[in-house]
This record gives sequence, structure tokens and C-alpha cells, in this order.
Amino acid sequence: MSTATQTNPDALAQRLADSGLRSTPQRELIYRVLLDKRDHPTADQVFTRVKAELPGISLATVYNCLETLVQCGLVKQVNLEREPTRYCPNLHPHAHFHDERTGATHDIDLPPGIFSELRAVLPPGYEAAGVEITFRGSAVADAHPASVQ
Amino acid sequence: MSTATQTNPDALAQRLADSGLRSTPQRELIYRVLLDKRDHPTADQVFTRVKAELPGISLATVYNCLETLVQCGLVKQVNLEREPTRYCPNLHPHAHFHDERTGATHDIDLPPGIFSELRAVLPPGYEAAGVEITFRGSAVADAHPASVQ
DNA sequence: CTTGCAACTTGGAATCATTCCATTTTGGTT
DNA sequence: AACCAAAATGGAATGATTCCAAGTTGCAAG
Repeated sequence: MSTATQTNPDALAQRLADSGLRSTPQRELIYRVLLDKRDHPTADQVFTRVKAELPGISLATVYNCLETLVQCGLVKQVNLEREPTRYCPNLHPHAHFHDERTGATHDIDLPPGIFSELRAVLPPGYEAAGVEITFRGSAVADAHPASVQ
Repeated sequence: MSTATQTNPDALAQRLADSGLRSTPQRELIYRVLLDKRDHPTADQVFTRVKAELPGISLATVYNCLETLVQCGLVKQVNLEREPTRYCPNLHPHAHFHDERTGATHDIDLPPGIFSELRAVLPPGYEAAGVEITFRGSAVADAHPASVQ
């Protein structure tokens, strides 16, 4: 597996360099925080977590860094309804399951074939660069402990 | 086909009554405007269109009425990224295609089987009440004139 | 009818995530 | 060691949406 699809702390410096961007303590910390607890935090939640280690950081910087990570392709934005944007370092193709009872968002791994099946439903002339699949419902406790928010 | 899944102007009074709500000129007009031009307008766009016929209406009322129509089940909200919410009177199960070049949103009819296929990818313990599928890409002009925005 | 009143509408203020901006700081080069 | 573009910072601005308090209206009961 190439660094491009991995989600490890060291991928950051490489990715930044590839894009002609600098590695900064703020960017490194924010990326580390995202990898550390993969519960799809909002910018504000990231801000809170990051302040514990770097009290002087500003919310604007958190937004800036998250944006940078998204540009680099190391992090994906997840938008559910009109709620604040959430950030996800899982680069594998996956869907999201929004548990309406708990408010948690779980990652759902997808079988490789599903995307071609979905593209097949598009009428001629439609070229899809990406598909986003979001389930909404409720899940039994601890089905996927790692992705509970 | 029952009134419940139709999208015609007369379904409104019935649906409102069923929910113990009143039929008002504002609600009727807003619903009519949505049926009239199915281009997934924002609340603001609905406001503009509705003012032409009812100049005294307020934006707050437009939000209120749209919310009421959503509650009744006659209209669905469509959220794309962080953009303003759009409103859609198409009650048939369908996906959305967001054309990044034009900004337009097209409805994509889905074959009936697709939902069970998608539910099949959920791990045990996950109960999906709904699925939302959004494509992002570009489409050739006039592929679906009726749903171009 | 007409009265009563809860439901509805209205305009303006408030909210809140996010972006913008002007200024200061910093990483890395010459 | 000086330089400078890139980055960080705090605070103001933005924009969609919601909230609120006051005025209006649909309609059911008398």
C-alpha cells in the first residue's frame, strides 16, 4: 500500500512537501489528533482536543489546517444534514452511517463492486467523479467501537 | 398511486388536514412554486419566486412553510456540502447528481433493487431507516432538461 | 353570523459555523 | 544573520437559519 492511501502520522510531512506546503507543529498536531480518535470530530472538537497540547492555537488555525489536510488528500470532510462539518482521516472508500439515537457517525466499509453498480444507474452523459452514500438509522451498541463518536 | 406518493397541488390540503395543520395561502403558494419549477431551489430562491405573487410574504414564513411541507412528507430537503438547503417535491426514491461545472442538481431515478443491495453492505446490528446517495461530477448539457437548475 | 383562540405570519434580532482580513510570527534559504 | 513567502493569530464579517414577541387569521362553537 502506498503512502497515498495510508493514514499514518508520517504520511503528513511527505504529503505536505509534495504539495509545496510547510510542515508546522499545528498541522502535525491536528493530523495526529484526527488519527488518534476517529470519531468524526467537528472543527470545534478538534480545537478543544488540540488546545490541551498547544494552548495558544486559534480556531482559525484549526480551520486553516483542516482545510490544508483536506487539500492534501489526507482527510475527508463529512457533511450530515446542516450540522457542522466533520473530519475523517479514513481514506478507504466507505459510506457513513448516522445513528439518529446517539448522534454518532460510523464508517461502513464498502465492497469494491458497489461503485460500478452505482455508476450503472446514471443515465448516459453523466460522468461521476465521486459518490457519497449516507445511511441514517440506529445501530446496536458497540457494533463498531472504533468509529463511535 | 395514492395521494401519499403523488406530487400534485391538491395533495397539500389533504396532507395538512391529516396532520392537524391549516391550509394557508402561503403554504399553498410555496408548494405550488416547488411543483412548478423542480430545480431544487433554496429557501431564498423560493422566497423570490413567491414574492412575485404574494409580495408581503416574509422570509421567515418561507422557512416555516418549507419546514411544514417537509414535516408533512410532501417535500424533501437536499443538502449538498455546506451549501444552503434545497427543496425537492420529488417523492419517488431517487439519488442526486451534483454537476460541479454548472452547479445544477439533477434527480437520478433508482432501480428498486438498489436499496436492498445497499442495506446488504451494513454490518449486523445496523438498521437503516433511509439512504442518501449523491453523485458529484459533470453531465452533458440537456441530458435531463426537467431537473436542470 | 360573531366571538374566541390556537395556529399562523411577520420583521427583526440572535445564533452559530465558517470565512475574511490585517498583523505578527516562523520555517527554511541565501 | 538577514530575508521573505507561507503560516498563525484574533477579531470582525458573513450568511443561512432560527428565535421571539407582537399582530393576524382560519375555523369551530355558540
